[in-house]
Amino acid sequence: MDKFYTITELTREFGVSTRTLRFYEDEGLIHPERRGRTRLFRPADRRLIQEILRGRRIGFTIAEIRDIIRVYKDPPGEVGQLELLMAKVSEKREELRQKRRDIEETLTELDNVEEACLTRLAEIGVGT
Amino acid sequence: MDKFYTITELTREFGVSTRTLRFYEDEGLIHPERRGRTRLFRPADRRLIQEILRGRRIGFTIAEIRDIIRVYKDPPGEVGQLELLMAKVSEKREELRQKRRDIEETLTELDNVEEACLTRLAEIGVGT
DNA sequence: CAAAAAATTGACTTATACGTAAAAGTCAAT
DNA sequence: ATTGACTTTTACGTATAAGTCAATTTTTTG
Repeated sequence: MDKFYTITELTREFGVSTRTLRFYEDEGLIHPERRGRTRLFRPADRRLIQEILRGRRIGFTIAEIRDIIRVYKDPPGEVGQLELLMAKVSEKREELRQKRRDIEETLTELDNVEEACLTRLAEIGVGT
Repeated sequence: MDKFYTITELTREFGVSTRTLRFYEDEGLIHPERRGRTRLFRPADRRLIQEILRGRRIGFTIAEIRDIIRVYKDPPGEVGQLELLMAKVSEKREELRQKRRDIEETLTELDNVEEACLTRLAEIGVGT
């Protein structure tokens, strides 16, 4: 085994550019190995990229994504740091719940838009 | 009645700056009345702002928000336009559903982070 | 009605998250 | 040894969505 991915394999899989993945490396989110100067992405890197993109889709900034990743690799040792982190987590959770509500409401609204379109289409159809 | 709001009332209510609301006007999202040069926001404007901010929270661009708003004011009259719009609506709906899944997963992940923090705190507490 | 407070405009600046171009380097296959 | 596909670095560019600042009105209040 010891499977690895090239950068373009991953860009194709995830629909992002090479620039994006290199940018994530510059930002310290991923640390692919090197063979010479070429990046080798391991499955672990791949999973990390999935997480990063998920965070991106819901609107987290790079800094926020970095924070979340850091917790997994290296959970803080100081009580103060831990408490700070937990406060941040609570805050993020509230934010996400708000976002979920926003999405529910907007989905309903999209249903209305669609219905309005259908009604309009029917009107036009009848008129001709 | 005929209630209206000043710009600062609304900035306070929604936690945005006056510049932001003026920016939304420049972008054609809202059209508050004027008394002289001063903007008068009607309840309808207020509701519109709520919608705009909701769209913003879930990551819609100004252009997308403008599109959605336009549908309500002035639903397209041509069949082609209507079909295009419905395609867009479907696309947005899929996007929002993906986002909702992302949020669910991230909420679960935040639970894990929190638990890890509590475990770590307990360890530290026991050790001292 | 004068002073203070609030609102307006325009120009400029900022942060985020990449895009793009240039100029080489890498590597497998022919 | 060359081709072609891919990858690298560096550096500057760009779009979005406002924020900041300064100079003026405008409105409100004592």
